[in-house]
Amino acid sequence: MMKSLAEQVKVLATGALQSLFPEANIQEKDVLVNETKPEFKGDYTVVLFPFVKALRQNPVALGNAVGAYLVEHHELFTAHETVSGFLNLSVADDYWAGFLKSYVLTDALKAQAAAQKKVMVEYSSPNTNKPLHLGHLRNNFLGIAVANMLEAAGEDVVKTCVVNDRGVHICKSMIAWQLFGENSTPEQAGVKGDHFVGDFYVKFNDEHKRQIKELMAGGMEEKQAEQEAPIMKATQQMLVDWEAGKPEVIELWKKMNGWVYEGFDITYKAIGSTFDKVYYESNTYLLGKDLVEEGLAKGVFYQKEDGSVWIDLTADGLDEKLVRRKDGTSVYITQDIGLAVEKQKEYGIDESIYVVGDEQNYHFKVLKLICQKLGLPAADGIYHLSYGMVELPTGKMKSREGTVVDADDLVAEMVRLAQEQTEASGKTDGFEADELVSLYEMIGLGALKFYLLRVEPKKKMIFNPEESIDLHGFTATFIQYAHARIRSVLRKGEYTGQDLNFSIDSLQSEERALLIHLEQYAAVLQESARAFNPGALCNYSFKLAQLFNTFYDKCSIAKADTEAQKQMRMRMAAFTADTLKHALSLLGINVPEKM
RNA sequence: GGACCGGUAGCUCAGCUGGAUAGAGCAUCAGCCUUCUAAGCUGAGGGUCAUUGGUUCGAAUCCAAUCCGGUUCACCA
Repeated sequence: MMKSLAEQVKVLATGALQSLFPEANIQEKDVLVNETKPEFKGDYTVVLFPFVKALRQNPVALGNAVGAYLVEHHELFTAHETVSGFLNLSVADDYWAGFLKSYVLTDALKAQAAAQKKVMVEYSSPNTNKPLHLGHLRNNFLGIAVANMLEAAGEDVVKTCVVNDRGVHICKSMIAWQLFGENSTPEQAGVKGDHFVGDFYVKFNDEHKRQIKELMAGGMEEKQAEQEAPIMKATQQMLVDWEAGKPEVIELWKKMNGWVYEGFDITYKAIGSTFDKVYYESNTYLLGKDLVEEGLAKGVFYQKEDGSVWIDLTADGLDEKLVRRKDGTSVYITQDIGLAVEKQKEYGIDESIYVVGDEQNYHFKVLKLICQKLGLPAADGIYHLSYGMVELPTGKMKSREGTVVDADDLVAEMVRLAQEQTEASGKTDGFEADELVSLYEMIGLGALKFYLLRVEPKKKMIFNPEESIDLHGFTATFIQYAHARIRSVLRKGEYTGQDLNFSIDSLQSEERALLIHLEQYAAVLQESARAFNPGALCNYSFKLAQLFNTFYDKCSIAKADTEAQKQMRMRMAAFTADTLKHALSLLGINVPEKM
């Protein structure tokens, strides 16, 4: 099995320490290896401070001894230099020659891959009463990226989506359509289905508010007015009718949800969300009832005098939690437990990742605990990938104040701005019309995805429209541009990937820096996937593009000193392009051949 | 009040299980296109890493306390 270079250095350094100090019992885990800081000579650094005391050695003397041993015994190293307790090692050019000649991206990924597990990633999970907004975009992009990364890291991934298609909020838009819809359809209105339905949800709230005001003017308390408003009463009745399966209600429900799905399909297609399995809450909301009985039998749950069923989680630092109402109906958490079991039954998953906002941290803590206490299979594999809210520079998005950023609008706007900026830069020559369309999509959508993915998931983030449309600096565009430039150079250089007739005499510092970073890709990907953190991949990709740009500026490929050097540089460039393309594809971002 | 999360440059963010003089991008300023795509490159300024104490050879990172901001603790989903 091929190890990353850093791993190899670690293994060899440990071996050297063990050989020199057999009595000290030094283990690999005790040895820290870092990339050498640019201001020092060397590629990788072994930190020796931890051993200085135990070995009773002067740090510099220790470094020199270990360094000399490594250079003498291993061809991998050509030089060493110790600065205080840091042993800086230089990696042999031969290593890089071998790397360039034999490196295969997919093999490197395979070599790093962990034992395959079956992992389900649940994300997106919309309500069918309103269209997707900016917050959903962060969710979708995270879900797509994490699923891709896990798959690339060797896991067997199932992507799923749980659609909240029932409940009182769905009935609200249905009632509003009955009252104000005049039998209209999205087609007639010329509005996308999900927006069409969402508009009626808004209408419900407007009318509800109006009726409350009216009732309060008649002397009623606000709380009571909310319940007593005729439109709310009708909604409650509709929910009862829905649960009873009343045909005309079911028919209306199906019709309106159908409109929403048509709308969602368009959005999902645009942003690249796909699912292997979709669960509908209308099918799953009754799940988990039998588990309540099971929990009672096992003594995990207990019943109060009124018949309601609870679990006591105070010993785990949480509260008492209701799992079944006194009237026998189940609550939110119950169906989630049921669905967790259902997923496990259907797919035999080892891990279940839930991409859900951090306002549900408590809920998922409870869910996992209950599943564990019930002894359900794969309960330990439940993981809540919690992400922070997306806020605007002006503060939180509030539907009441109309500051919610609509997903469709935003995507369209980003693509439009990509077009505007591309045209302004005068780089549209030599493109077919349809090529330009896909280029604008790549740039606009890529910028948006990168912008939302570059922040660590658990942190809340600020969406600054001004900044998000900037196509310079730490952006997907920067990386796409680097990729396009490389492809262009390779086309001109007629790179085939076949000419391996080069050796490496001396590498420029820019070449070494690029190679070192390139080599780290598989390890970075593995670590990012393990941490469910696409942001780490954003950082890596940007750094790689940055290193390439410097290399590109300092080391001409077309005007290389020799043909061999030209071939070598083209190969480095090609690996860079492949790696950038691969990394961005995991983030759900495409790269152009030219731009 | 309890639990959890965040607080790093003017702004947005990196900083892995503690390691060298804390890094990017944006913004500001100064350079670089008769030479492979300038959506690029080079350089400059900009920091009491919220505060205080502790652990140690070494702390932005670990521990404790405090201050600020957020989320949550529904017989809602």
